[in-house]
Amino acid sequence: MERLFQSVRITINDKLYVKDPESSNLGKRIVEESIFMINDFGFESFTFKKLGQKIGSNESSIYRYFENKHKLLLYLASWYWGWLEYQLVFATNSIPEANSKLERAIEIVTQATEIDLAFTHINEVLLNKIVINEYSKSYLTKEVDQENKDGYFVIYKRLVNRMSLMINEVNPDYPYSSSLASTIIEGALHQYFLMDHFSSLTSCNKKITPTEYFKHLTFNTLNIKKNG
Amino acid sequence: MERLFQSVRITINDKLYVKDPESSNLGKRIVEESIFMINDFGFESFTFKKLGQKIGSNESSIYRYFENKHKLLLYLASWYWGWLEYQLVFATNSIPEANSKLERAIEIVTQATEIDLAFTHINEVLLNKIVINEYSKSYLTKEVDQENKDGYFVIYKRLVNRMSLMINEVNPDYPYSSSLASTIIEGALHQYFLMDHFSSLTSCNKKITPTEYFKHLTFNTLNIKKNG
DNA sequence: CAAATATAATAGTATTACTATCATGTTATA
DNA sequence: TATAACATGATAGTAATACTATTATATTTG
Repeated sequence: MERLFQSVRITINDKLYVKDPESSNLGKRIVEESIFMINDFGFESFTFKKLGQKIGSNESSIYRYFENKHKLLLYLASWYWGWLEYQLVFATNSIPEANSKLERAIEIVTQATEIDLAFTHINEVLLNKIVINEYSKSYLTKEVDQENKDGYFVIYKRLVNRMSLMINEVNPDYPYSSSLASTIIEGALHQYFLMDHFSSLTSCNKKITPTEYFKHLTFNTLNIKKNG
Repeated sequence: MERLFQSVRITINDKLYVKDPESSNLGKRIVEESIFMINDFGFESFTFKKLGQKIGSNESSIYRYFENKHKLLLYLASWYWGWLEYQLVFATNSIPEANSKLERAIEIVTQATEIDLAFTHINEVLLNKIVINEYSKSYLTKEVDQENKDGYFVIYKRLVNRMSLMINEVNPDYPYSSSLASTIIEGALHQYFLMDHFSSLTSCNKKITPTEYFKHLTFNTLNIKKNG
């Protein structure tokens, strides 16, 4: 990513943390190392105690940044979706034509993630893997309605809505734009998961990308002839 | 469901249980009550100890049927997918024409679940809710590859493959049949979840069903004109 | 230099997810 | 009907988890 973005910060609901992890070195290391650890061992095996040991800090110090690991996961996911949203807006903003705009948007949300050098303490490629493997767990809970009210999912919802609006621009008569938008975003995560673990359940592989599949799906559903 | 099915049994990988819960009264009550409890309190809060208390049995007795609650979830999910598969095969078997067959198949896997009186100790409606809210957690684990090798997901995979084959029959040139099949099945669960908790992210509601959305999506993607 | 603040160290608690052992009840069969 | 085999129940115990609380020690700031 370009130098321009240097000063961009992803703004996250401040109820998701006790103390802003961006405000100190320790906070950044908590975020940085938690991404590695959740990737390596999975969210279930990940604990604040182990994280403390790895970063040479104390369990109790981590609790001063995040109430619990569930909120840390929500924080990481919000960061990821905020980062994606930024890329989406930046990449599509200057495209006036609705079809091309939507096409670019589908690319952004379904493409394999690349490292963004603007955020040194966050590995976006690993964060994408966390989102693929763990994001569902953040909302498949009994507390989801309260947490939704508290705004823990606003960025994700905004992203889906942006996609939905672009779908509407392409075909204002299409009656399922919200469902199609959520299908693309959630479905892309799922297709990547299947590529890794259930290859017989997906048509995607090294040659056929989820992007290609979702572009075809979208533009055919909207009855638009594309050759992409 | 009809009397014919009385003798039908859903066959589940015997590695998923220590002792077949269908083989005793206690076993059936474990399955029956676990469905209620997981629904009421969510999978995270559900424990064998609490289940034991509820059914007037002992924690240690439950462990003689299931190694742990993860395997119980896999058992319940397998049962659900096996039950759906049975309905799918039964409902589509006699339809010779490919389009109508696929249409019926989409209805089966995306419709709201109804009670099946053939299985008295299993509440299919609640089980469907469990699958919507908890199924992802059964495969979003670090052990997924080993468990896949051990055949814990065979029924689910078979179901997706059946859908995929029906898609192929409708349009042999369509190159993404497996992805579309997995998108429909997983996507339907997701749309139902969104209807309950994130209504702004779905176009489905009391009037527009997930079935309608997925039929439209599928037949337009396959370039088949339908009015359904 | 004192006060405020951040971090570390240690201890403690309730709960979870089991395992192990032994007792009791039930059923099958000789 | 006696006895073995098996199913279930009761109790205890363990290591780990997910915290909370308290106190000590750095570090920063005014």
